[in-house]
Amino acid sequence: MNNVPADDGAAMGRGDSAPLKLEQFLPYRLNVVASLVSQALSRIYAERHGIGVPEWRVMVTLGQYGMMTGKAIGGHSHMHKTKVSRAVALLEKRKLVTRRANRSDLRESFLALTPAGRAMYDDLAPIALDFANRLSEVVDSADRAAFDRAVDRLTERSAKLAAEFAKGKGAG
Amino acid sequence: MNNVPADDGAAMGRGDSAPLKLEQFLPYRLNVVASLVSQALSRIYAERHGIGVPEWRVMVTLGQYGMMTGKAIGGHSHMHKTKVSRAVALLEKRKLVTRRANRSDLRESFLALTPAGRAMYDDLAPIALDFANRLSEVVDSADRAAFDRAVDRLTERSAKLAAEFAKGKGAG
DNA sequence: TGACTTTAGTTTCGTATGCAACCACGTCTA
DNA sequence: TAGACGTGGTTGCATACGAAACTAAAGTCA
Repeated sequence: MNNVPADDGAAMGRGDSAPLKLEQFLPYRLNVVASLVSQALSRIYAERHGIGVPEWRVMVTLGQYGMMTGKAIGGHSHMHKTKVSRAVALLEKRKLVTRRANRSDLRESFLALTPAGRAMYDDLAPIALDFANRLSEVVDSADRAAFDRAVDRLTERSAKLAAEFAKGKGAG
Repeated sequence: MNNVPADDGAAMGRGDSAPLKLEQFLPYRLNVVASLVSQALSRIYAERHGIGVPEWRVMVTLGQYGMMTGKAIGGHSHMHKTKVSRAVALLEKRKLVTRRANRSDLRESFLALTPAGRAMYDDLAPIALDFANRLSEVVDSADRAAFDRAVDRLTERSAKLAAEFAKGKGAG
């Protein structure tokens, strides 16, 4: 299960003089911490309820907003529409989510948690919050606000960068 | 290309009263920022040299350490051994990396950048550093140290959590 | 009204991924 | 020296992913 061995230090040669050190490189560090956190958390809901990250995000989004379209879920949870589509399809099959047609726009439909889905959400939400809190605890309380700000700024900026490239196809 | 539309706010109902708000949930936020940053950066080296994240990490690791085994690369770059194996195979095919047998342990071999690989590394490294610096600039300089500390703590802690589950298979 | 365009959502298809099995080699112990 | 066990690395397999094509339904404009 993503079983990455610890660095046994078997590298030879320099590494101190190199200007680009992977372990200090921001994009890399972000990826590592995000994937470790995600892995630890997702194991919880995978074990308890057999769902994955996309399904989890749909559940949380619906738990938070009560009812919304697939498009809105995607926008809110930062997921590609195909991911949303498949996650919703799975949750529907498990009777955790229902689909209700929007009679004034038949392209979309309103999605919401079923009672079973709500029960699952009510089981998971506190556990997830607790997980996040325990995690945050390791960050010095004096650092937390700064950390939050930093994540927000980085998200903003990187979203802009990613979008620019997407539009200009690299020539912008 | 991971074309996630912006949130158009088409959700209906509450969301303010819910105790678990996705957009404030740490694991989610980390995933979003990490994937945006990774996306923005990887587009650079994908366009310039047609490689992906795993190949990039192998290149950087070898660029930094000069020569190491696949196992060491995996440990250092936090990649699964199959990912390393495939990335190295691809880089070898492109003559960016060479493999030299370890005569005292024939299971492993020493990997290193070829001159072409080194040239590519020398092209990419400054660009990547510049990218990371520009990114970091948006973080208030007073917040940077705190942010760095926080990422380190979170990495530490989540690595422990992920490892615990992996060992105890959830029953620990 | 009837073409043209846009949009929500699904499906298809090629690729990436990670686990498990495997292979070749090493190590440890008898 | 032989067998058991461990390790670095590759491969087979099933799954997850996203881009692009597609479907059906709106919107737009003449």
